[in-house]
Amino acid sequence: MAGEARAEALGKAGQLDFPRPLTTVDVVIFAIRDDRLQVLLVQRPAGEGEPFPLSLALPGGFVDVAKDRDLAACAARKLKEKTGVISPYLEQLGSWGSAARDPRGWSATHAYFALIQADASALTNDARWFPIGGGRLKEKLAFDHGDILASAIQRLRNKVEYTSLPAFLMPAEFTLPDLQRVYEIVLDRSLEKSAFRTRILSADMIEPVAKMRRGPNRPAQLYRLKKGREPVYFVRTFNPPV
Amino acid sequence: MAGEARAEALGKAGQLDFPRPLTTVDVVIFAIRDDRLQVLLVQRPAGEGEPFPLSLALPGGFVDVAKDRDLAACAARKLKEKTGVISPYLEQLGSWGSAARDPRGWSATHAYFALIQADASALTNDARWFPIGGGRLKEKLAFDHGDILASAIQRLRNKVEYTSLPAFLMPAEFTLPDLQRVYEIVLDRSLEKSAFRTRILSADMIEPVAKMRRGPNRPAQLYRLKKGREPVYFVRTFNPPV
DNA sequence: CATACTTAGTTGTACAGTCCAACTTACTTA
DNA sequence: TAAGTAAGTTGGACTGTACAACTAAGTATG
Repeated sequence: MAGEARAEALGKAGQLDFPRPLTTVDVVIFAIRDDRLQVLLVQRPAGEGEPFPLSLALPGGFVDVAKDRDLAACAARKLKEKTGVISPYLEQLGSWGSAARDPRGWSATHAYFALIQADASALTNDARWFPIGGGRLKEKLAFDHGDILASAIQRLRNKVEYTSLPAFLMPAEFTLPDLQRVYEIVLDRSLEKSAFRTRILSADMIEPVAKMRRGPNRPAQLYRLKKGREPVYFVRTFNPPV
Repeated sequence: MAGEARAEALGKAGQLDFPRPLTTVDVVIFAIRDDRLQVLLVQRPAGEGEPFPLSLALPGGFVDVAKDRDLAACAARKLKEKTGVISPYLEQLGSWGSAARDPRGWSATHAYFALIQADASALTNDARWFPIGGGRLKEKLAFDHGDILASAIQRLRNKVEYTSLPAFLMPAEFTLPDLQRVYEIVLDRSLEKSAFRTRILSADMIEPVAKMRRGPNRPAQLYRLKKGREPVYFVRTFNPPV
């Protein structure tokens, strides 16, 4: 209990002048670009006393007790600052705190993950997209951001098995094969076409628009997300790979 | 990014002397007692300057940067202090942070939830079990602990639909109807017997012991958890109620 | 202008697992 | 011995996926 811990730490009731951990918020921002799942990273500054100078890191930083009403607002602010995106899918991922993760002292970060549509964003100069998977990215990140990123990918993959989360990675209008492709990119395995269609269409989450996508072959029906953008939860996962 | 936010807050590079939020850890501890899901709560102290004096609250308190290597260790310490239990199921639930949740200032708590077996615990004097559901508990809790508790219950119910989490609430040996009853208590609805048995037995998570539970009627096979106590994830939820 | 090619979308059969309900089994108690 | 109760099994209806073959609608090619 708070009172007790304070007494433990200090032996002085009614005061709060014991050491406090640093408090930060970091955001794992995903988008689909070039048919791959990509994550937005920034380069750390090189100033004196800066930990991990010039390393890649997740966008984030200290909570500003004057500016940020709460953690979600802080995460949304960081997302907006880096991408210009205002209202995407933003979910809390977890928190990481220890004595060792930041050389400046005991620190705890509150991690969020966001799904945005890459084309709808206007990046700041210091931010760049990096594809997931090929790049041996994990080891290159500052702090424990490699762990956080790995955790975000795992959470995303996991939820994609039984939710409509990929819909938030799509442009305003898309076809069912487009959507299936995004599922397959995130899951890194192919899905069965007819079962996929049955599932998505019976979930009542998208509606056809009066247009077709035309290409070098048979045109495809375009859809858009229905209003009320909460993700849909299915009662089954896609059957796992053999 | 950290360096930037610091500059924002301070305009003074290489220093960390801007205001830091309070950092706490709280633990939602669940157990089955008297055929009900119950949660462990403590009473807040009455000292001067104490917020929410004598209110009920989740066990928890400030991170002790000298004692706690990381957040999970801090949560495990609080769990141990209140219950004597050392190695239960302990999962991070999320974090809650805002300017308003604690009258002493901007604060963020890292919430964990634990599943333990009630009989295996030795409570401290200030801690008591409270049943979930009937008690209009939410409004009585200090801080935003009502929200945190509600969130923990939701997460637990949700996961029980497709995982073996209730196994961690069971004593060392139990019967399949015992386990089914715990699922039903948590989910607050009845499950179908044969489907339940098929699912649990084919999950390869429990093994029979060479004993039967005897009672006033047909004896039941006793089981225990298999080694390697990770929870099992099913590919389907129990079918939701009509 | 027919034919091949490609992708969109449908159909049908097999299969897995739940739901529902009836059934058998094994024990205690009257 | 019969009644009662909970453990555990069985079988048919139903839902949704897997797999595979099919039809549909367009472009490109000769």
